[in-house]
Amino acid sequence: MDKETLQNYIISVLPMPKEKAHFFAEQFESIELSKNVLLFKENEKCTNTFILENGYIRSFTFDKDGKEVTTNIFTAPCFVNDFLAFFRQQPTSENFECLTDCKLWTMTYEKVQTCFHSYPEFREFGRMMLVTNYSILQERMLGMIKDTAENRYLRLLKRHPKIFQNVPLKIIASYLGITDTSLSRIRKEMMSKHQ
Amino acid sequence: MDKETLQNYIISVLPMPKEKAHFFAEQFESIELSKNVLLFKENEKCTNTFILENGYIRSFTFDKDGKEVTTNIFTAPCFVNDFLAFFRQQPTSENFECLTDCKLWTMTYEKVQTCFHSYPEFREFGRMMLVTNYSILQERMLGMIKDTAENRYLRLLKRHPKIFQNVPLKIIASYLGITDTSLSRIRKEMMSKHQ
DNA sequence: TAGTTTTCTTGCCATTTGGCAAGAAAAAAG
DNA sequence: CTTTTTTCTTGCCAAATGGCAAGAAAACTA
Repeated sequence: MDKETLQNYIISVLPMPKEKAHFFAEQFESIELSKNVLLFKENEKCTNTFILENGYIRSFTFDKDGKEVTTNIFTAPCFVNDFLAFFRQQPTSENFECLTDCKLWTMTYEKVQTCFHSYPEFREFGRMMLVTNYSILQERMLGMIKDTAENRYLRLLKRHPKIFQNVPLKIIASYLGITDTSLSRIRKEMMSKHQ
Repeated sequence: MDKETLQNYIISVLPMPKEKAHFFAEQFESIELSKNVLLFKENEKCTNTFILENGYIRSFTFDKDGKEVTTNIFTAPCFVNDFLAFFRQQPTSENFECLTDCKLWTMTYEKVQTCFHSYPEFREFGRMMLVTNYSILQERMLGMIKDTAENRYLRLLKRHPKIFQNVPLKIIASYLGITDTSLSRIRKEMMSKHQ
């Protein structure tokens, strides 16, 4: 069970001595999940928090017509959680689903609380995650307002090209706020534009 | 200069002894702004954080076509800030504008930092504000996905009926993600439905 | 490899939403 | 109180987006 990657990830989020990071890494447990497995279901309490080491996960909910809408696509390494629901220990309103086989690190809510209490750096690490996720949400919101679907597509392609090799286009389309039909048309448009 | 209201507001956000709340309230400075004044401009650093005691404020940005889009409408009492920009001391990407004459309490970034450093309760108060704002953003996002414009309208009407007496419909429409034309049609529809 | 399922593209048409503009209503200014 | 400005409503038309369905392509299964 190699926690080197996890340790480095922790340091990348919040710079700290290796020993500290190593110690925190030790507090996580390993877990492997297969494609299509659900981490959380809507209306369930989130008992655990996760860090994704390998694979792709998405969160989704349902719109007014009962259609799935992808709210986030998680690319390793990153933390995966509904932070608000987790920290308040309230039911989440989104579903989290493995899009590929996944390797994760996990910690229970109780253990997180214990660590928060005992280690200021861990508290700071938690705050960092909160701010980062808040920031992602805000950027997404502003992107939806300020950008066309085409630009959102281009930005995602630039930032996370690997998603396009591992996640079906209909899920990406949904994440971009359009239908797979429209995304297909945008891609076609762009092909003809750029020769 | 009566800080009773501010003190009570602080307690409502984070329960604490009156003396503590009183002390924190003392750290804020009073400020009054007229209708149409801008608190922050896009791309400016946020040097201060604010608590709105009286009045209405909105935040807005511009969409792909250069049209204003209202991202939030603040109803007193509440804190008003781009928290991410403030805590990172980075330029904000939104504008904040008084929709009415406003009475606010304010504190500089430096003072906030000093208080964070010296008082755990103040730190907790700050964390509370962060979580609350994160939560508002998330709800707004999910609302945009899961609800029709009509439902968003009804919800706002129920939650903050006073906004409708103090803020022009075109701004409310923009906040709901539609044009004033569409909002007008929705209102007409509803009139005929509910006799 | 052959068969089955899922994903992706595309055409056709319906629906939704927005732009514009004109007039009514309300609010603000003088 | 009158004038001016802003806000709100409404009709007409254009543009964007989506639904549906069929076929092509790719991925998975046996």
